[in-house]
Amino acid sequence: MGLLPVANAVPAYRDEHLTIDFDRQVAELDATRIVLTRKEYDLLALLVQHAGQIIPRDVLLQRVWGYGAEIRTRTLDVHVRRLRRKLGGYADQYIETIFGIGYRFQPFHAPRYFRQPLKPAFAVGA
Amino acid sequence: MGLLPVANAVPAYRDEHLTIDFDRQVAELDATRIVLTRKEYDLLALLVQHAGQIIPRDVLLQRVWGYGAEIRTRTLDVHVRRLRRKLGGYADQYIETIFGIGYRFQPFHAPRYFRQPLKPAFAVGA
DNA sequence: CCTGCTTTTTACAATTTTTTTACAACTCCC
DNA sequence: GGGAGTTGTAAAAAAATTGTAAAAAGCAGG
Repeated sequence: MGLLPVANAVPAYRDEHLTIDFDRQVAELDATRIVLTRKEYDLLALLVQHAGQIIPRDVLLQRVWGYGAEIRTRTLDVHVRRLRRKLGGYADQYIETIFGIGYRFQPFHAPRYFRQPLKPAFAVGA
Repeated sequence: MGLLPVANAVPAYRDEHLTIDFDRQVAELDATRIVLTRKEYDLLALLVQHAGQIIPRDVLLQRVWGYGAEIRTRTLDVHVRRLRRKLGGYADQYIETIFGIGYRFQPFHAPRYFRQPLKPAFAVGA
C-alpha cells in the first residue's frame, strides 16, 4: 500500500552541521530544519550531490533552470545568496565561489579553494 | 476472542482534539461530531493516514479524485478550505500548506512548518 | 422536473517565490 | 594602481501558487 514515492532511496548527506535528506527533500542545519523553496533546494541538492567538485555556472543554469548558454541572468547569484543566508554562519564554508567558473559545495572540514597562480610567483621580496 | 469480527480494523487516529475512526468513517473534534461529505472525508483520511508527511498535490488529486497530471483544477484547494473551516480554530495547526508542493497533516503537537526569520548570520567561528 | 445537497468551476484577491534591475564590491591581470 | 570583467547585494518587478466567495454543474430522492 505504499503510495507515496519512496522508490529510489538516495543516501542522505550528513556532516557535522548539515544534513540533507534527498528523499524527503529536507535540509537541517544543526538539527534545525531549514525551509528551502524549490529552486533553492534544487540548487543546493545539485551542489551537495557533487560535493568537492566545481560546478560551472552554465552547468548549474542548465541543470536547475534548464537555461541554455545564450541566456544571461543573475538569478543564480541571487539564489546562491539566499542559500548562503539560510546556511547561517557556515555559509562560506560550504558554498565556495570559484571566480570566473562557478561554485563548489564543500563538506564542513574539506580544504578550501585557493586559486593556483599561473606564474610560479617566486618573487619573494615583494 | 471477539464475537463480532471486525473486517479490517484500521486503528483510529486520535489526539488531543481530533479523532478519526477510519472504520466508521467518522470524525470528532473536541468530542463533537463533525459532518464531512464524502470527498472531504476521503481527503482528510488520506492526509491523516500519512500524518507528518508532505503529500504532493498531484498525489492527492490522483488518490482522491483519480485525476491524472494533465488535469488542471482548483477543487483540491476548495476542499482543503472547507476541511479547514470544519476543523475550526485548529485548522492551520492541522493542515499545513507546503507551497509549490502540496499539503501536510500534522498531529496537534507536532512541530510546525514555518520559516524561521533568517537572522543576520552570527559569526560562527569558535 | 423540483428540491436539497455535494462537487466543480470561475474569477479575483492574497501570498509566496523567482527573476530582473541597478549598483557596489571584488578579482584578476596589465 | 587602473580597468575590464565577474560576483555580491538590496530592492523592485514579475511570475507562480494558493485562498476565497460565489456561481454553475451534478446527483440523488421524492
